[in-house]
Amino acid sequence: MFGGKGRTVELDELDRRILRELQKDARRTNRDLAAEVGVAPSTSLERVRGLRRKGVVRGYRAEVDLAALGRAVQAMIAIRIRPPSRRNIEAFRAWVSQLPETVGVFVTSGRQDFLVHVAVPDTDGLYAFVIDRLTQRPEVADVETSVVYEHRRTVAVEPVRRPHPDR
Amino acid sequence: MFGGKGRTVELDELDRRILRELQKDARRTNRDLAAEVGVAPSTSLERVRGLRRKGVVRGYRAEVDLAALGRAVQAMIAIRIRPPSRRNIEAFRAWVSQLPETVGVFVTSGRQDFLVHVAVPDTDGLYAFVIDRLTQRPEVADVETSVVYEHRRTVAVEPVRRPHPDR
DNA sequence: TTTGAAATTCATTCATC
DNA sequence: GATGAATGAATTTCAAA
Repeated sequence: MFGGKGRTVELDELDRRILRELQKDARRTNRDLAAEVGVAPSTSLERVRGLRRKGVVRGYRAEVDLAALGRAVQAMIAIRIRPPSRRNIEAFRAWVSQLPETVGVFVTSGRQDFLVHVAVPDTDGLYAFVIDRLTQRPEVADVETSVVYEHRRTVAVEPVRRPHPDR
Repeated sequence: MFGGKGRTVELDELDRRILRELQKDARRTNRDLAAEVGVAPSTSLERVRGLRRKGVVRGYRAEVDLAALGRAVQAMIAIRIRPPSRRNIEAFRAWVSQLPETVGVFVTSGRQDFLVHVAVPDTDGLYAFVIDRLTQRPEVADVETSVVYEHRRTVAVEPVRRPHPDR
């Protein structure tokens, strides 16, 4: 497998520290990063490239403030698709993913088939999304809206702790 | 308000294009960015700083592949807190946010009080999270687990379109 | 793999527009 | 506000260990 979505990648302590720093601030200079983790800049550069090549790091993204973009109201919308055929699921996913209100899409098991995370200017915008946009789709059988009061993402996801590193 | 979580920030076309690029790749060189959007490097540098200063850009993060970190199984766990007092909500939020399995937390209205996004090695890890960890907390009244088959985040969130930009 | 030093590219400042 | 030229920093390469 080549850098795509693959299996678990073994990371040593240096990789893990670098990964932690890049999740906190992806734009730290390589010099700073090297100083922080205690290696030469050329070494940290090589490790960062390795993390990217192995697919551990998928990319570097600016995190935006949704309220600053005029999207102060967030919601998670649980959606049930009937029938939940591959055709219907894939069509809905493609459609909902590219709506401007959508900021994230979870395809799930359970009560709903989708959890759609949206960000809109106000509650009117939310209501309009639900009753104007979603109801356009015949495969949408049920919708349940939860307003998101707060959303926090984990700053730095850690690799799972292995009891005995192989070798 | 100073850069914190504030009101909508007015952005012109140049800001919007820069914001789009930084969401796609936060580590493009300023020179590249400037060339892409058609201005001098000193200009794009000034704009990028402005976006940061105004709080539109909250930071720059490396996006990791959860499966590569040994966390191939994701779930969204809907949790109901009883009684849903401020004390209980805040205590639970603080506790769940710092668990290693947690990658995101939504505080919501609706059927549940929390949607907790977790990433674990396998279904055993998921089951253990639910029956060992969550049930430790007396305020957790109900739990409903949805396995996440797929999670896609919107690449670049756009500012809401204003009909008539104020001057 | 890691390193330090050389070579190259980039960020940043600031006088000018 | 935007620009470009000058300067100071950083990235990147690579031969050596």
